[in-house]
Amino acid sequence: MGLESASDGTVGKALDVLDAVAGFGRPVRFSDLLATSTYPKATLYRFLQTLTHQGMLAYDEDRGTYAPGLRLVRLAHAAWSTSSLAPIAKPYLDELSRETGETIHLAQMDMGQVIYVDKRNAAKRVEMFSSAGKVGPAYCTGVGKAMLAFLDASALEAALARQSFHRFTPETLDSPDKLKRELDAIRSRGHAFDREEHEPGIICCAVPILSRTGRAIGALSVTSTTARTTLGALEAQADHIKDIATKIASAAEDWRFPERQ
Amino acid sequence: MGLESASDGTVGKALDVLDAVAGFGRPVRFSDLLATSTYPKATLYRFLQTLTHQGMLAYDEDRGTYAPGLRLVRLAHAAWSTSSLAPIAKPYLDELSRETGETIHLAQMDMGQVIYVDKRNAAKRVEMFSSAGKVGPAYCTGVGKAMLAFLDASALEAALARQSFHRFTPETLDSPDKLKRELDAIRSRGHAFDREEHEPGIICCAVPILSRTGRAIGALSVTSTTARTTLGALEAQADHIKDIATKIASAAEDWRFPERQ
DNA sequence: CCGTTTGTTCCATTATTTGAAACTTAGTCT
DNA sequence: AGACTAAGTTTCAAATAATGGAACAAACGG
Repeated sequence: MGLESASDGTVGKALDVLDAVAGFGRPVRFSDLLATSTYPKATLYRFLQTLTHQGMLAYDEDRGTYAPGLRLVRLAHAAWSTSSLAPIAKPYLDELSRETGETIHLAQMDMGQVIYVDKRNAAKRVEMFSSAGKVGPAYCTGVGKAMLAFLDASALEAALARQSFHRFTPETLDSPDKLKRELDAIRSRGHAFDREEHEPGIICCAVPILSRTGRAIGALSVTSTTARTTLGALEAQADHIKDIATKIASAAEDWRFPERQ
Repeated sequence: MGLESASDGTVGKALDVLDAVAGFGRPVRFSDLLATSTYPKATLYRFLQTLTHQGMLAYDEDRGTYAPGLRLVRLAHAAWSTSSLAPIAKPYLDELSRETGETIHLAQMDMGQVIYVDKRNAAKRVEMFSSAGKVGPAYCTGVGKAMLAFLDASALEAALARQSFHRFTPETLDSPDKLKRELDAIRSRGHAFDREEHEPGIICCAVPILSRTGRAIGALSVTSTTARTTLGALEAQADHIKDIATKIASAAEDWRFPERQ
């Protein structure tokens, strides 16, 4: 990992390093990074210095470790409130949550991966970043497949190239071909299922949030467990979820930021 | 704005541009940025291209606007869960929230600014990023002053240089000198107040979260309104808040990430 | 249809990044 | 202690990438 896109100059490389640090999910030492990095020692070292000095990374002097820095949290707040669907979709998620009583996910796609931008939990309430910002695979989640099915050709190809097709459960679709057939079905049906493809016992029904031009700008899902319900029962709600998705879509298209003062 | 730290090369400049976009708080056109930027047209243009290609910015084709991208949300999730106090402090915030029934803030300092990393609201519950990641001024908030008072000399100087001393209310401390005297008082008292310095009617009592070496690694506050309570009543809780802050501090110092598999 | 604003591309000059190797600690073993 | 090893930091000439003035294109407005 780390050889993502060393194509746009120094900045791209530095961001690669940032991703590498974030990818560990824990504070890392210089040598940990060096071992997985394609960059030579001195180069990696300089990037870490720069990123740390910029607040994108935080360096723990006592432990000699790097971790993603708080400047990212600040920037993400701006990203979340400006370019995610979450602020717009909030009232609709609340509504859907009240009606179904199930777990609701609002997701968007970034670099072929699913990013959960908001969530309503069946039992306990929201848990901040522990849900927003979380990423998941696209090829084996309801929201992921719903979005893939309504991507344009080039975006789909780019996204497919980034799928790992790791087999999480016996149900996981583990090849591009199987997935493509599934996407055809989703496209004609208008909604996607997760048939325990990511986690055993977890099922969901997801619908894309479509722009006026028919492209997926996000997805909305109702998730439950095989212990509590069935796919059929979830599908019975599909039309209603679609209605809400449509409302979110048009709210998003109508939305204009206040003109400059 | 934007001339923050064009000192570590191309990467620093690119991140400056990223900050500039985020700073607008709404999608911006190229010309909006150009007007506030110190960089020439072509240079700015290339940075925007690079950042967009990297997913740090999102470009809206229809409207021709740039906004912070979702990749930031993904990275911030890593930052929040790895280097913020929030995951560690969570149970303690819950406790304090239950006991006081008031609004609780958990904050950290970044580049002389306060970043709220978690929150418990008196009335309604947490609202995701709308609280986490939010930034505020240090010189006129309880948490900000509590942290400033327990920064080491060089960090304090750097932080002071970044304060705007804008006068939000008649109570706002509007000069470094007034602030320094206040910080002395806070240091000897062990806790800070917000005497309607940021928003009229809003008061709080804040305590620093101190590392073993006595440096502030964060701050914790209980906020209320002049309509509901008084500074005196809030101060009565100061010792208890300090206890909780101490618990969070030691939990943070004991915390070790699981060793590499 | 022409002037204007806004956004995009070119390319020779200039400044920055690059990375092998040397160096400095800090840690371990005998 | 002393010799060996691993981890992190600095150096510097060569290689590469960034710079920005100016020319170009596209969209707009009357």
